[in-house]
Amino acid sequence: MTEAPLIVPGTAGPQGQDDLLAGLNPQQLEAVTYRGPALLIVAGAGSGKTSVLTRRIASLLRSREAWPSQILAITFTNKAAGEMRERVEGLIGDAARGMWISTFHSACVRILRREAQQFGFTKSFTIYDSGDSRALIKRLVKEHEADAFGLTPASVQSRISKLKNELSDAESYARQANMSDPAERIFVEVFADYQRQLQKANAFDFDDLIGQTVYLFRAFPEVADTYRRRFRHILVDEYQDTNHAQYALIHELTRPLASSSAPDPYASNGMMIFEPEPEPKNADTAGASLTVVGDSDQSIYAFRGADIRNISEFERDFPGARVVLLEQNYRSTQNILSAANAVIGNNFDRKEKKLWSDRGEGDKIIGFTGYSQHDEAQFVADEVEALHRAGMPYSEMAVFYRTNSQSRALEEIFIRSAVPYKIMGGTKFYERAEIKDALAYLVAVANPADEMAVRRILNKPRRGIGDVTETAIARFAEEQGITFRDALSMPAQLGFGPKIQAAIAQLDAVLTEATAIMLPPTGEVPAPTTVADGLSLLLAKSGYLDALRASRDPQDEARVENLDEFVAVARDFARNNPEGTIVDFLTDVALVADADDLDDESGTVSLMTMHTAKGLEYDAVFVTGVEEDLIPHRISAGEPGGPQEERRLFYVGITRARKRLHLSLAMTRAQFGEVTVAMPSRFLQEIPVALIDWRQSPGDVNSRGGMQSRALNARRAGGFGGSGSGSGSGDRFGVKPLPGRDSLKPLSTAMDRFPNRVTAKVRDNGDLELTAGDRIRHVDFGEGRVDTVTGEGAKRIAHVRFDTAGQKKLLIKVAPIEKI
DNA sequence: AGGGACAGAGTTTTT
DNA sequence: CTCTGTCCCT
Repeated sequence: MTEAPLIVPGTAGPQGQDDLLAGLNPQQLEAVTYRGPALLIVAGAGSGKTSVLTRRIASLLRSREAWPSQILAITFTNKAAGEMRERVEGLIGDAARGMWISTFHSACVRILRREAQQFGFTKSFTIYDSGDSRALIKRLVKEHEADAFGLTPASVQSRISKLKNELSDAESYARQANMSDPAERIFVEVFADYQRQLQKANAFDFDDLIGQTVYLFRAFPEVADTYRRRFRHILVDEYQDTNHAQYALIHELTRPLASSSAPDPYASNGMMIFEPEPEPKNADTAGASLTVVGDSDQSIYAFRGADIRNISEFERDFPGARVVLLEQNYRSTQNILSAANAVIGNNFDRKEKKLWSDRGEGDKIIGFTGYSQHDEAQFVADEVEALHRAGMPYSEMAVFYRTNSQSRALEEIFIRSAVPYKIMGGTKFYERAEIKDALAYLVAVANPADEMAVRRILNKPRRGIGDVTETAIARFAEEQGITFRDALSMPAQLGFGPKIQAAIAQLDAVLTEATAIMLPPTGEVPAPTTVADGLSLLLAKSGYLDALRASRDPQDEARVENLDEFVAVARDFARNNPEGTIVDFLTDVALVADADDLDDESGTVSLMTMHTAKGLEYDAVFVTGVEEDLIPHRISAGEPGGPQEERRLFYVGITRARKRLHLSLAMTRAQFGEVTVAMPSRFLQEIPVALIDWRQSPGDVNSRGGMQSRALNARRAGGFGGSGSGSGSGDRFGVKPLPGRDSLKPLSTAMDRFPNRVTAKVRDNGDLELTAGDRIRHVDFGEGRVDTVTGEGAKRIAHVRFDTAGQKKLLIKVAPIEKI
């Protein structure tokens, strides 16, 4: 952490900012220092945009053009927000405190919590993630019997989301829809009902967070003015990924004040003394200054409503806007950039932009074609090991794929090869049933109006309360005009048997007790550990944990561990937010994606989708599954602009690499138990041949006698890190070349003999003892000699030098090996 | 009410 | 293949 130089008022100005401007190229310099109402920074991949953005903020603060509280910086992910805050603090220290640096969603939640009571919500509203809305929509689809008209929960959810991103609601949609179509009519009904249910539950879904904030600003201009007065400098990162609602939000915030007569709470704090504007009065009511940063070549979220026109028509939207182009790339070698440029050049409707680098040509891109996804994964694992032996830390390597399901094969091989890895944003911790249950308990306390949450925990753990009872409670609540939650507090009046009455009374008691802890009635300050304590209490006294512990299902053991972890998360939260309430905690959980808190633990390879990869960079990058129907994904083919978006996604993937880029694919891929033949992606052909060094090209694999040429290839390849870099000896499957077959047939014949799955059952070698010098036999790699054994217990790792397959690391417990 | 067996469906990206 | 939903039996 660098100390910020002290700023003496009056000495502000360019001369006080030398360190902020040092080392910038002319375009970056202008991006940092330009002052005006609107600035668009077109920042190519790796062009130092985060640096520019943070220095621009630091510069505004250092020169006293703005107070921290007047700055609103919006990023796409919480991780990016955290990084930006850290870097600004690194530049100017504590002076950065009080800025809003957050995602669209967090910023809107902050605003909505403060203003919710203006329009029929309370400040403890729940945030529904997509799983929650799906559950609600599913129920409504059933209730309205919408499935009879071909509406599925998934389709309804995505349509509603799209409409909300366009700031449309059920009513406005109905006006322009073809209401003579019964399917349309019922959709509108479901949409309207969905919105009613949200309101009744005192809840917002993800899209509402943005949309309702816009609505709030439009319906209550004086509320909007408060924020317009406050935020004088608004900066938006990844502008190409904004959707219409987000665009409208920015527009609302940068509008001139609606009523200039209102008192200005910030006018008295003395900042005007340093305000360089010649006419302070004007500056006071004029719109905030807006800076947006983006790159239309990296727009990859059109599928969820991102509108590329927001950036391409920025100059029209904000007349007089200055545009700065950053084209020098400081990240990658020229070979990688040339490939990226060549690929993205095939998108026709883009503004020409050519990234260049002065880092030299660098290594060639390495290509590899495996027979199966596991073969491909083995190549990645081997290459990772080779790079690691050559001195590259695991944390500097990343493996990308198009779809989450592709991570399986990689994981299996990585485990077997003892490669330390971490999956970023994979199966979500917060989507696990037990965590959702625990969350529902918390929501039931924090926001009793949220009927979904209360219903969810009603019979978890099993209390003998079934469908019939649940419906009866709901009907009772409706008749009495009370909430579902309140109905639980009068079990005697519900008219159930004594057993069920007791169960309900018990649940009610637990919730009441937890409420007393977590939401103390008086204004007293709750203890910092209140959330964690309340959560533990809920899980213990509800019997949830006991039920899991009593279960014989081995999975339930893991669930208990997950819940322990969740309690730890709550304690962690308390440590970081001593004054944090249960509502703060729930907000955090709802808005913090797993990808965000899974910080790079040094010493592990990162696995993630190409979408998750945006904004990150690594020394070595492996883009896997470079096949037709995967990237570009087959679903994209039908969508307008789909293939182009896929190309941008691929472009994002390859531009993450600093020094080494690997592109790999598999000739066959097993999905849903079916083995399909894959074709190389069209994007591969868009890269000049000279840039790729194929360890094994699609031709090698596809042509007659593929096995043999592969074996030759592997031996010939040598390459970085020595002979182990190939993927094992070609004859490991015991398949002889098949002369005389045409180029398509041999593959399918050979295919059934390739393991498309690693042995499904978990192998357990138990206490197999190995020491240096032992000879072993491996199912795939043949015979070899143990060099050393490291690690302990279940994590013992044998470092083996195979006679033909080179060096490997093997997790002794699970590797398919035997001592000989 | 709850558990087990079976059938069917869905498989893109995520704040 | 794997997850969900449904049906049927206890």
